[in-house]
Amino acid sequence: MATPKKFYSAKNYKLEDSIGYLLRMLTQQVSREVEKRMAEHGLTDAQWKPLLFIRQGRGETAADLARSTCIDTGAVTRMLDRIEDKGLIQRVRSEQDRRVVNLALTDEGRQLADKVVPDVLAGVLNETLAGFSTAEYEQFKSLLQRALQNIGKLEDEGSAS
Amino acid sequence: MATPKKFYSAKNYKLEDSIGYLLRMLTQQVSREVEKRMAEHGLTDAQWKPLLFIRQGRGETAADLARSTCIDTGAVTRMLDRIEDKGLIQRVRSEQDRRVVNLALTDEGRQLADKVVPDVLAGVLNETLAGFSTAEYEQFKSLLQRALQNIGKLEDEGSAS
DNA sequence: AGACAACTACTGCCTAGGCAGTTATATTGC
DNA sequence: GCAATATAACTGCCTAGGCAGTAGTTGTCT
Repeated sequence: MATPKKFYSAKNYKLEDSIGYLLRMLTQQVSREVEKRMAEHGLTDAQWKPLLFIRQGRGETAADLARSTCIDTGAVTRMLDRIEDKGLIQRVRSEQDRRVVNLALTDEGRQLADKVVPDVLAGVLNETLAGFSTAEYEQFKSLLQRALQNIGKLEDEGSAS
Repeated sequence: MATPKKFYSAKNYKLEDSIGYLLRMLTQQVSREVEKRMAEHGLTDAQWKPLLFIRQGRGETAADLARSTCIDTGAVTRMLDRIEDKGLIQRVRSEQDRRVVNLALTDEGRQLADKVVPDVLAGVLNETLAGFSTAEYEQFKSLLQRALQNIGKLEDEGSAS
């Protein structure tokens, strides 16, 4: 593969007009806005994730959830502790495989996952994309996906040594 | 201001094709790649930030740095503790204003800020943007900037109550 | 059957950021 | 000049994720 076009060089690297800077800032601001709105419902920005994933069947167990969300299994264990304390999930030891603990939403957890979480996320995203045409929206998605694919390939190469 | 076009609705919110999801994933992956490459030089993904900002005159003091990077002043204090322990910066109490502590890079810190950091960041970004045309690159930046402006306005409204 | 590998949940220990204070210093307003 | 206010750095206490290691359980291979 030929060396790709170089948008940045180490010599004159300026933070302000770097894609990385914009990307970080945007993610940070969106997170903060979500955090603020979730707080009214007793949730943090990080806690809606497990709820939604469990609800969608992509987090049957802790290990499953860790894989789905790309989060460390240790971090997942502690996150589940916190949202279990809040009464949003229940842990049930599996009978088939006594290593695994099956995750289930409580009524309150399911309500949050079904109503509050999608509402807040959709709201923040719509406001973030205010003034975007449908074409611009699609292109934005496409550019993000392509960048994600590029960085994903790096991961693969790194692990395949 | 009329209600903007709605790209998402709470009813049928799907994680996978959400801009928010893509944004988070991309930022996460880029961070991890940067983290991996910085590690060879004894730095973490978070630690290059203060070095670069101090070098560029946007972090003369801790408070200054906190404002520039949009990071909590408490977090900045502790971050400075860590990179001071590594011998990358020095803290010098100001004579003019005895509240403030002026920040200065050590030789090692300056070397990292001047060579290693820009090199790694430019490298990761170039590979992330592999295959992008100049037009696509510019549009990507423009879309990110517009989204950032939208979310910034929300912040302002929230605080001006 | 028994050794071994693989997997699950979990536990320390680390970095990292947010929020609510505290103390010392500087600025202001009267 | 002095009290009120603002600011700088810092400190607990919280959430949160990464890495390395542990105990218990399951599957595999001979």
